[in-house]
Amino acid sequence: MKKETRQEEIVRIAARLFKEKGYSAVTMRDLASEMGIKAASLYNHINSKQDILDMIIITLAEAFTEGMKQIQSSPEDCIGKLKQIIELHVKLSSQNIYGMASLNNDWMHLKEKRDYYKKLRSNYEDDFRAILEEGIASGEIINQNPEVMMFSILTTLRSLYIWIPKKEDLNLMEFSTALNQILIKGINK
Amino acid sequence: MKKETRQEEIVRIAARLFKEKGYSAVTMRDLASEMGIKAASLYNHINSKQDILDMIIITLAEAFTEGMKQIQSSPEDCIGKLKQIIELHVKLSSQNIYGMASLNNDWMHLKEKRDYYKKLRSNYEDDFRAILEEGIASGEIINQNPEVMMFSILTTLRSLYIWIPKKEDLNLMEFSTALNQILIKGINK
DNA sequence: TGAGCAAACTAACAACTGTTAGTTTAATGT
DNA sequence: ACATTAAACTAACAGTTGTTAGTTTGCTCA
Repeated sequence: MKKETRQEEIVRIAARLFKEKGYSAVTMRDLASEMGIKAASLYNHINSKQDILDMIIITLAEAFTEGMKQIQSSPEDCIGKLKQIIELHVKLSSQNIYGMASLNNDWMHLKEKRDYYKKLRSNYEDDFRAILEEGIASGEIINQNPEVMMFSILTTLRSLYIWIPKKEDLNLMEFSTALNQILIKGINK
Repeated sequence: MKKETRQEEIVRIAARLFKEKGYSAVTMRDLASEMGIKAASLYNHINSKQDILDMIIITLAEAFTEGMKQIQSSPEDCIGKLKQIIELHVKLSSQNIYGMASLNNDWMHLKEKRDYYKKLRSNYEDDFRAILEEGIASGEIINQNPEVMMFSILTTLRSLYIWIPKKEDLNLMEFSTALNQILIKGINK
């Protein structure tokens, strides 16, 4: 486990502030103050405020893309793949609670990287939808609108970062299992 | 149908801009330009930028509170009440797509009204949770963690504003029914 | 016609924004 | 002991922010 660089520390603290107030409301002076230094000193380690946001969001978006690639190539059936997707979201969200907030709420403040991000996201959704459609075709899952199913599951998974920190005693594996039960099998007896 | 006041028009346009860029990133000059006037002129109709946000969020939060009160006093069983909750969210979200974005993403920029908003929200969640617990007790719904169930359903419902505008041909009643099926009964056969 | 008034305007403000240039500090390795 | 260097500092910039004060415009109705 190699030591965190000063730049990584800045990005980590920035992500926390971005989660609390949003990218636009966080000033470089806020960030510097949280680091215990002056705003100008930040620029010894990063190029711009924009760069910080880019790093937070793109790193995470690529991690989701990579995770989806692995799931696609797994031998599991559709329900099994959905379970893996849930586990992927629980894992990445719990490892990067603050970054997930930027990913969800501040992606529109990307500039050059914005189109790239949107491409990654829409590819991810296409892959997700394809898994559902495959499940419908094979009779594994109900013949409902796959768009609405994906919407329902994906918005829940994208909001995990809000809930995970509230449950300090949360067992991630148990949480993942409960989510799987609820999202796949529903809640009624 | 009485005509919209100039103030209501400003609040409506502001909500749209807040959805696109977030409260902090929208300037009074942006808003004025969208209204076709100068920034200073806005102040003939509103007291402050803060006031606009307050109006958008509190109006909606109170509408949800009111809706929940009605559902509580209905004679339906637990599953029936959940169905009504889904319909409430579909209705309020589709009527106020832009405001829902502020409610979800910009409530932290409230000032004096922030505690009031948080109170409304936590009361709403308490009422929601009580319905689920009642359903568990009566055996209507599965004996899973009610917190996780509520989280899953509520985050989906809170994100409706993202999806509704994408489906221009969306039939709200059909959408509501599909959501009900998926959230309550799950997606597997 | 002209008084009243809602709603626009211009001009300006003090504070705050991201960022730069140049300088000082303190620890490191030779 | 000294040169190097990472990382802090001070000072300043040009542009943007929400907002106020005072003025002008143009419609409504007596």
